[in-house]
Amino acid sequence: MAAKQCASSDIASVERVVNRWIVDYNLSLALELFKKQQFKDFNEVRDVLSAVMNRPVEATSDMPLKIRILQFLARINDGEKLDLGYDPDMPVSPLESALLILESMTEDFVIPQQDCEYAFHSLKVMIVATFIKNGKFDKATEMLNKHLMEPADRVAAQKLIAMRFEVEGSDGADENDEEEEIIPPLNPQRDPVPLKPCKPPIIQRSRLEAAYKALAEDEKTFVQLEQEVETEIQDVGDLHLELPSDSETEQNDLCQRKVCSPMEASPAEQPPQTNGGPQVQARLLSKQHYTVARLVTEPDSQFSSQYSTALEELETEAGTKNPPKTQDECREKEQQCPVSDDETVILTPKRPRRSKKTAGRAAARVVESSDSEDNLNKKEMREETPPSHPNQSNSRNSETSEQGASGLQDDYITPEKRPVKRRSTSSSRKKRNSETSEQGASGLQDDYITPEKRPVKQRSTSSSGKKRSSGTPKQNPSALQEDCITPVKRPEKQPSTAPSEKKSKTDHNITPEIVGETSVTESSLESPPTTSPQQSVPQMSSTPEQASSSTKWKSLYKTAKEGKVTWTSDEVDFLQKETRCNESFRSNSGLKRRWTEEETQMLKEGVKKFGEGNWCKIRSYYGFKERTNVNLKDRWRTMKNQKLV
DNA sequence: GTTAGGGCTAGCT
DNA sequence: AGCTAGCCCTAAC
Repeated sequence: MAAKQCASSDIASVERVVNRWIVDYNLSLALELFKKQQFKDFNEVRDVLSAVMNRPVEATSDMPLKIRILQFLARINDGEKLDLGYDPDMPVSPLESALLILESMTEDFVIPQQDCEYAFHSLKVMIVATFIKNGKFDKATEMLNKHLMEPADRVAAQKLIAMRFEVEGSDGADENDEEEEIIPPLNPQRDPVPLKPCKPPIIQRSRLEAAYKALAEDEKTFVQLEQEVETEIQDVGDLHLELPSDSETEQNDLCQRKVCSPMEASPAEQPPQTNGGPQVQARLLSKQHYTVARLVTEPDSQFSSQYSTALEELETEAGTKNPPKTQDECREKEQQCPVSDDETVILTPKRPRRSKKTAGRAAARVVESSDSEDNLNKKEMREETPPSHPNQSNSRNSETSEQGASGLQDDYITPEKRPVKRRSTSSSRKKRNSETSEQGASGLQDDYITPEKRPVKQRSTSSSGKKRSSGTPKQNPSALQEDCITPVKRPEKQPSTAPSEKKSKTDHNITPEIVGETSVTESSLESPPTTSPQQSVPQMSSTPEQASSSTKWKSLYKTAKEGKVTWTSDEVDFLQKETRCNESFRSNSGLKRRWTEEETQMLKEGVKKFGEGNWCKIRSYYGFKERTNVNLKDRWRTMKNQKLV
């Protein structure tokens, strides 16, 4: 009898360990798939996790964070499906739910503040955008005021409105801007930031822009927000928010810009001749097909500074040659080519240039600090940081080798119990993390990862009955019950995985995705550095560090492109390091950066759009923050030499 | 301030 | 040694 019990105990132990492996693997896989934007696969892996975690799973210290991340991503993935609910008690949208999870993650785990802030803001913006997109303007307003309109924004908004008031008072007769005509005069003293504007879409748009300008100085995501807002508003037939047509004058754009941006109302504002901000943003957005999930995974969204800078700079010039596009145009671009032929600007005639060579330039070459732009180029590239750092949770949970991966109780997400920040609950969760040594990975209740269609309030599957009862020791650590992970309402179509895009993004820029796609296995990653000689790459350079890096990089990439490599750990590390450095290498005069395929593509598009020679515009429009105009010109020259163009 | 075009140089072949 | 990519420099605008 005792032997039987012992045997079953062994089986249970084995199962828990194996299940833990499976969960670990699938969690990693899910993250990877999400990163690769393979959302259909992501959902499938989520299903697998759901099934596995219904079984006993040995928990590890970092499992709570991993599961929390999966929950977070699942909600992001379902972010646009407002009819999905993760919490039967509180009808929050998936993105709101994600926000709550993010809050809890920041409380329970050590996550870099910068990442947190970025994720928070992106999420908040997307919440508002999603509500607007779905016509839930009241909700959008509520979210906007709740999440985005910080006191600073309100001040900025007040300035904006005050300025609008002045503009209307002084220049009102001259204005024929469509938007200005329909925006009712606002009394800045009475209602600087009206909660219930007479024309909600207009006010929301202003607020969005205000919030964007004030908060998201580096937010590319707001570009999408703008596009979605404008598209949606037009879709619902609100003519008031139509963008100015191509025939509208630059003065109209000027007026529009003057009154829309709170930052422009601030002392350190942009030059008054700015225009085209939202339109430019819309065009920027149209360059890629975004999904909510992409906003989280896109490298560009992580490395976020490009487009906002482009916006700031473009405001000075973009609208002159490129009047705002209509929504249809934007949609067309979004669907296909980011730059259509009809919007290509007629090339300006080249100025006649001298043909003589520069004389005495060597003597004139003085040791002079380059301009600020060049200095900027020499700044270290910011590292792309992952949304979270699972290992960082170890410090808090390290003592619980058998502890549950949980700490994610069903109540921690419900707004009733966490009205605003729910900081009070964090300690209890931490305590649970450390105390539930036998609890396993559970604690992730049904409504955490899996949304349900709102009308369906009760779980229909058996898993609802599988909720871990507190009375079952060694209870199933799974927090990811089957219906918890699997949405009740499955997405009918998954966002495009865009494999070609991934593929095209490789020439000079080996991304982590590529590393992941090229047979990087755990074993390879964990293998000792003594790799097989045939996999090593010959070092050909005489300069030990940089040159060898460059050589090795090229060799590795060439081999990788042929798809016949098994990466060794040092190679992977090397590639990751190279990626982090953005393919920089030292020159005698500073840091040189290889042009990535993405940059090259943008340059091509820019030349197509603005014409060769308009490097400043191209740079601004595409946010070549780390490239000077001359860099663009030189690259274009190189491309022409290569007959790439 | 921006652009064109020549020059320079590290790295590669 | 020759080639190339990326950057620098300067005149022209």
